[in-house]
Amino acid sequence: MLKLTRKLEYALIALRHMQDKRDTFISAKEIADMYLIPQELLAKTLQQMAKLNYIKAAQGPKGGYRIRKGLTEISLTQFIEDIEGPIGLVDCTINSDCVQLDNCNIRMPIKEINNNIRAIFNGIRVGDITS
Amino acid sequence: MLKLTRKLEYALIALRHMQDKRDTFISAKEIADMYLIPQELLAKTLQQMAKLNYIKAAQGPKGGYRIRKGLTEISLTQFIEDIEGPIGLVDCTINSDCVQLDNCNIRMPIKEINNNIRAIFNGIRVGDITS
DNA sequence: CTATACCCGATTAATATAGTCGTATATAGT
DNA sequence: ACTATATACGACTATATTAATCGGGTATAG
Repeated sequence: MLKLTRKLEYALIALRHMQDKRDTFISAKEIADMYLIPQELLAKTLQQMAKLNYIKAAQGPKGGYRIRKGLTEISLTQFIEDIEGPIGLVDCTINSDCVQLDNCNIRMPIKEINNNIRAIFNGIRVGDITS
Repeated sequence: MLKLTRKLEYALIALRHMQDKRDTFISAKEIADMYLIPQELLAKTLQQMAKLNYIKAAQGPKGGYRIRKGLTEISLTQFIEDIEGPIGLVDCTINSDCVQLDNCNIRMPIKEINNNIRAIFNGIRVGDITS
């Protein structure tokens, strides 16, 4: 409960690694081997980040991924939500298709806690983790 | 991701309800019916809370549960961890039996974020939600 | 004595996450 | 042009976690 997904972990680990070698393209395989991460899964995650313009991809031999400058300024909130969707302690703050919505007596307080959590993540930049 | 479990939601909903009627015993059935919660699951949760001394149980007809005074001063951290176990964004901060532990490059920053989240939950008392 | 309610372990169902596979495309090196 | 290496991507399967149910028990008010 209240855990980050592996995908997110892998993404951060990869970003940190790329940050250290920011001028060369690093292949998914290289990272997967180094950190004992399933290659295919990491590859998908990297592809997703490439789509999001977090990193730049290059195909072919000597290809791989390279971190984009400026990425490190992105907030963790945005990063997490780009990759995994909205952060919410409970579904009703996202969906509001809950049968007990009308009767529920704890929604507002939870919403506030959620805002506090978002505030924390807003205050942290990806660069704070990757460097 | 980063969601509370239903069990925890149900627990909070129930506590809030009991808080409003703190002098009478409320049955699991009554709460389950009112908030459209599966009765058996709620019952288990209430039993767990009774064991934890969060609430007092009474058997037999006219029985049920009654909130204990002072419960509302307990921090959300303690409440959540009593019911669901340790809060940790990643397993390595709890278990440390991860194969990639030695190579992992993001542990410390995540640990800090985790501390921030715990700090939020520490600053919130159960009573802030249930009243 | 019976209906109502808590107690509790075991089991099953549902969901979400994690991981794999197959196929296609791009490209550097030879 | 051919080959090896790499990304791109949808479909699929496996695993783990959470949610819910079931079947037995005990206590007690009326």
